[in-house]
Amino acid sequence: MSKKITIYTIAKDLGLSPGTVSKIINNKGNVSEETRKMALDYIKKVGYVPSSSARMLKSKRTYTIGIIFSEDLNIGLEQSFFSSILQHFKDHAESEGYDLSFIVRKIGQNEMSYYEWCLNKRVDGVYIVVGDYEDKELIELINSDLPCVSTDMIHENLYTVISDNEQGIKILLDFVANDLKQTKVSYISGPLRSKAFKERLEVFQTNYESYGLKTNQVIMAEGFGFTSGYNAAVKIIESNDLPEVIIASSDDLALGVIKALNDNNLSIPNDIQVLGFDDIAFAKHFTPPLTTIKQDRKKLGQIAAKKLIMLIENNNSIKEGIEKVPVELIERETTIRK
Amino acid sequence: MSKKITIYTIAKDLGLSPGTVSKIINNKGNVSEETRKMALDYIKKVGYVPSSSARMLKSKRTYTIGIIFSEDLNIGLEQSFFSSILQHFKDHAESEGYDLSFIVRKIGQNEMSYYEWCLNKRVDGVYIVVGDYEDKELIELINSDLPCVSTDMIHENLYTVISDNEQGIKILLDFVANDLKQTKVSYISGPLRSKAFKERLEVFQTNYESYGLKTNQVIMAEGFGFTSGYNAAVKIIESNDLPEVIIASSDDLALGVIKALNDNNLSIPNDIQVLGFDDIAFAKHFTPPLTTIKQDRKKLGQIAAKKLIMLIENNNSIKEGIEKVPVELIERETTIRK
DNA sequence: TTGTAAGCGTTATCAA
DNA sequence: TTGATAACGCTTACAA
Repeated sequence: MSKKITIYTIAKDLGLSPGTVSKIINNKGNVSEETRKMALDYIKKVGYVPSSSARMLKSKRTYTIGIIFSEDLNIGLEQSFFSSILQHFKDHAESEGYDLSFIVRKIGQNEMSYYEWCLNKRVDGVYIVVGDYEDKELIELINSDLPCVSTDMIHENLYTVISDNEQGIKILLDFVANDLKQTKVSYISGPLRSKAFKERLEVFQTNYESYGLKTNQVIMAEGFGFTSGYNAAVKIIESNDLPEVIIASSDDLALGVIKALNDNNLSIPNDIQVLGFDDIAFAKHFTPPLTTIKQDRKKLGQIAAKKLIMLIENNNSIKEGIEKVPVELIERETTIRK
Repeated sequence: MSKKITIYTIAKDLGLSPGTVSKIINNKGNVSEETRKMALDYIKKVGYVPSSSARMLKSKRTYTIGIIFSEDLNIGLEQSFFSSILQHFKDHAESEGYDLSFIVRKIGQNEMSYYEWCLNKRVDGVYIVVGDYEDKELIELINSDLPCVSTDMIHENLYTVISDNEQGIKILLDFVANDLKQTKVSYISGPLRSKAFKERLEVFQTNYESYGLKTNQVIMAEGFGFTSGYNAAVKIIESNDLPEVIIASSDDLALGVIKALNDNNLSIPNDIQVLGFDDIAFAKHFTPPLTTIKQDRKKLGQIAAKKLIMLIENNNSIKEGIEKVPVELIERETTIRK
């Protein structure tokens, strides 16, 4: 259509110099209010937008955030819990003018490490949605000078925004003891290489007694998903020592548990009550709908984005820390108050 | 750490000129095998990677694909079916050295149209995962000179890769007639502003009779999700004219149907049999597990990526067309052969 | 086969 | 307050 608009053409049209136009666009330096306003109006009128590549080349800022969504953990975009956090992160980051780009280990034909990729793409910061502690390259990246946040990993030199797992487990414990008025509980934990599962398990183990509860089993699920929950529940059933309540440390697990119980003609919540953690989308659609701890995914994503952008824009702010986001109990039909 | 590596420093180190180094990196022009090999080795050794911004600025190619994931349809990353296709698209695109970037309507403070965004970011092509036909801006984008593919929308000037809905519905019809040996079926359709739902409905309506089936109801669900399916099923139940089989035009809908039937003490598959379409992750975990048509999401994503990259790299290839990907029946427990 | 040099559209430093 | 001008790191004619 119309030919290319650059700060040059704008400068010419307005009788200014490119430098001045640049200052105006970036709200920098001293420009008279009058000139600034006129230029801004004109820019808006012609629909000019700065070339990001030129800007990037010159200023070393890309307004791009690199995303790591560890596929080694076999958690892709399909995993709805983290996808959802990412979605909220994206919403916030974009509203601040940042662009997201998935970090991979290759560009064109070249294999490279995460850090090299970031260097090459000149991302301004990195968001590690879920990360694998075993991944040396990831650790290299975290220890680099790039600002990093995560909604999963905890590590020095990394800012972490996570749900308050301690609060969540305690709410569950309190609910079981004081509302359900049950005492015999089994706990199914996801793999401990996930920090969240580790934390939840620890809180459970150090606190259940103080709520007057007894554990008859703590089972380690073999994986993160539905099937692992199913298998763990089968183990419990086969033990012939049924608990009154099963706490699963994630909804994926809990839904598998429900299915296993159903398949074995155990009635929920009459024979056994089930509690989950996360409040994934399907939790409320299952039969029966799952009582669980709701993580505030929106807040998780938003805070992570806000924090990362702060880290990027004020280099002075501390790079390390943990922010805990409150959780809440969602009571549905896998439990029954007494 | 080490200072910046550019083609200049490489050229100096190797006693070559920057131009030659550039040619080597891009496999262009005439360079002696010897020189090329030496330079390539050196480049690998020092871990040099070209600055994408400089390259973009000069060559007008960004190796970036813009993604539209229409949020007006209220389908975000959370919707697992499309997320999954996107994931496969991403895998393929990345293996070809392309980067994905979500298209939004604003950069920094500036609001802009999709097309302006693409112009600004200089994306090489656009992948419309799901699109809204009502969206004028989207149509503007499709009609532009940018290569576009979609796994949902059908439009001239757009290449579409979709599942073979006709085949899918016919498989269902055949299965109901010849394996289930039932005749009385109700059909629940999702909103027709989605092309896929429209197509499925049409195939159903023009073909069921030739399979010897009778429809007692065709219900339009009010939305895309679980709850819409639930409500549609409730309507069927309240009609007091129960079909033998319910075909839902998506799994989300079908799962809602199952839930409604369960809640009303109708036994599946004994009282009513249920069929879905998509094979979403939860379909197999539901009680009972859903018989459905599996869409080959991997292929869908891959082919879309492959096609878009072809469109980008050979401008001569035609920009328009529809590629249908075969589907298959996944028989589970919401149906029973007779 | 290799080198030279002119841009690409910005930003930033000075000078005016 | 504004205007020149030199980078930024690369590609690409064109010259050697």
